[in-house]
Amino acid sequence: MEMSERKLQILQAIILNYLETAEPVGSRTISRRFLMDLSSATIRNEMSDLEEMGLIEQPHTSAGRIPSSKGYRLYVDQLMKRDTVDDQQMNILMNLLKNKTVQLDSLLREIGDLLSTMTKYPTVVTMPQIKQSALKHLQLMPLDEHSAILVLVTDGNIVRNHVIPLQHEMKETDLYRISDVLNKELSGLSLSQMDLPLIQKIKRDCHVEPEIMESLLNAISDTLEHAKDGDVFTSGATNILSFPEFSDIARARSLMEFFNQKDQILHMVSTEERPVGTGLKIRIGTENTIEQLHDCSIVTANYRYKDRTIGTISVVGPIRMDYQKVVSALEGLMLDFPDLFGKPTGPDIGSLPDSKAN
Amino acid sequence: MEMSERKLQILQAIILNYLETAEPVGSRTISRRFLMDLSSATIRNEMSDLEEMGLIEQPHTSAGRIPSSKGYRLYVDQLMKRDTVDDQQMNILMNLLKNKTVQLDSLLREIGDLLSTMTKYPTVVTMPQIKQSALKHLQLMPLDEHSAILVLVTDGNIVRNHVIPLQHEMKETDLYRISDVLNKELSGLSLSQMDLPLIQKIKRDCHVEPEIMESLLNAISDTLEHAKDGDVFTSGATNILSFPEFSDIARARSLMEFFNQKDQILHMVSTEERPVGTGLKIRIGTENTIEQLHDCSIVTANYRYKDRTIGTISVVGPIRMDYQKVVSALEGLMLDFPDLFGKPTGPDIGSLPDSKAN
DNA sequence: GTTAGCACTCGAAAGGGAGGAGTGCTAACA
DNA sequence: TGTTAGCACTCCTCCCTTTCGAGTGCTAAC
Repeated sequence: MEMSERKLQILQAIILNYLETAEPVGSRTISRRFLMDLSSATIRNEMSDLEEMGLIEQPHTSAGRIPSSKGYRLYVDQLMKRDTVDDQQMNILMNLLKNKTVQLDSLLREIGDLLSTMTKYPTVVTMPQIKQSALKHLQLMPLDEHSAILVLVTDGNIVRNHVIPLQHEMKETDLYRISDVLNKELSGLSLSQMDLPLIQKIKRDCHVEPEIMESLLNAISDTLEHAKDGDVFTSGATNILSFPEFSDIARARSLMEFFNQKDQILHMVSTEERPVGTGLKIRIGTENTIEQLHDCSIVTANYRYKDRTIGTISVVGPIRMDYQKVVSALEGLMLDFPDLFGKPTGPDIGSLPDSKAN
Repeated sequence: MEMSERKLQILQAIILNYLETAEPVGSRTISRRFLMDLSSATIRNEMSDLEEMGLIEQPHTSAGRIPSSKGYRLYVDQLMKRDTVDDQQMNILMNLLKNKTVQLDSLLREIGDLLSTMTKYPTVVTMPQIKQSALKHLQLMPLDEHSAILVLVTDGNIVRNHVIPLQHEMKETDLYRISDVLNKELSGLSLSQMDLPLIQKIKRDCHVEPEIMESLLNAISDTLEHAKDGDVFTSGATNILSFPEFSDIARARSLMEFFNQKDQILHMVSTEERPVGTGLKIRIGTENTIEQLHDCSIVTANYRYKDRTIGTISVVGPIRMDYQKVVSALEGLMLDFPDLFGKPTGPDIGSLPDSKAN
């Protein structure tokens, strides 16, 4: 079967109309709304071809057509154009954001909120894994007789704190002195590199009563061990309740519950690396490995810190989602935060020459 | 109309059955399941009386009865018994919790999660308002040339941190010295007490170059000023999707969106003080001032720190919610965390003598 | 290659009983 | 006087049928 420019136009029209209405699209609708110089009969013939090619499908005999996963795949790979400029609202919010925060984790939260507000789809951000980021600074602070607070500052200015129990009462100055020693020994290392041998070494080098140091270091290494690795932040999850594909409560619930399963989300986004090129990974419907997401599409961007990929930002929507809007929003973000995403290299698969959809 | 023991039993039976089935309860059901020594006709007569008293109502002529708000009010005030012991699962979780954390905010989060797991209803916790809690300790930490991290530890071991910009480069020792001064001046005060005159005073007393101190203190007071006051933590919100009263998507969505409106939640729980006695505030259906909650009931406990009420923990459910389970769970928590809730004084309204519902 | 016309399909919506759960009322009974 | 059996009545729910219409595929003409 030959692919023609006209077929692509029709496919695009179907995708566009189905995005708006969530109803199967008939030949007459296309003839009237998109390609007025062709009769519905002609379009019917073309649609028949498109169906044979597997790009669209018919829910039942006497219904219109809806795009298939393969059809969407073709669309996002070849047909979809980028919105040239992010809209005003986004720019305003973005500027606010840039001036506001320098802590990576809160920045990511705000970006997630922003994306969700912009696109009206839920967003999911996997937070940097604290265990794998390098320690910038460490500080013990007195709390009361039985405990101190350990504050850890890592790459990206992420701050974590933990209350650690003290076996022996310690003076403030002692805590500060130990902090200094630990800083010298540990800064620059990732939390996962702080293993037992290293701790032993510090124990020897540090001129404090051994048993005090012992218990303190144990507490610290405990803390490091249990540092929650891989949090997930979700924003705008309730948006899915406005899509007719989730008017079935069971389906809506299953997806909502997915958003709460942090380990599953982490596993999902980590299984596949992002492709070269646009820097975005798009998973359409059944391309998702997780069954709960077979009715969804996900657009994912990886973010990095110091050239190492450390997490992902995803937009989740129904399969008919507005890929163009989502991709544009994400690419806009990527341009605005080059430190986080690197400059995207742009689409590596050329759009078709003259495909104008309206 | 006289209230009788038997009428109360019937009311209780209706409430119990409606809790299970979410369907109107007929006279025959009660006769078979709850009061087998009475015929359905007798129960019909009593039900007719109960309806006249406004305690139950009929959705339509040929349907059974459902409890009215007034009926539930009578139930929670007079009929409801407490489950004597929290179940095993809860005890296990609770013990885990007690040994785990000493930071008030994470403790509250865990309690919220626990309550939601136990009851299968969503829980909403309003977090302590950091602005109003007393400062325990304060510490400036170096970050890079242009910024430092201000770590604040308040009552309840709540730790907050903020990156603050530095106009002039500062040595680590300087930061520590300033921390010391600030600590001496500020600890014990609530963040809202740290006003401009106080800051001016510190500026004079502190022997650092004035313009450095100036910018630093400005940054700090800025930080204090903008300290987000009143966060809200929600757990188990998706549970509402399992209740038939929210099978209507629009209704479910409206409630889900309510959970995201932090200011509205804060406003709601702060408008009414808790009553003396059990220490729990129960709002049934239209007793809620917020329209989105007219289909819901909320059970709220206040928690305190150093005898000052600083926040609330609420369980939200459909009007037919299992008040007994929820109240027992909350009261169990209150017994287990006397520091947080004070010992509850127990029900101040006596239960009826012999009302056994099964 | 395009289009008008037409028969055909099939889901969605509307109409119409049948069934049944539940009520209120009455009259009889202990 | 309280309790209960019996009965007529109501009205919701379920299911079946019919109707309607949107959309298709095919054919023949342009």
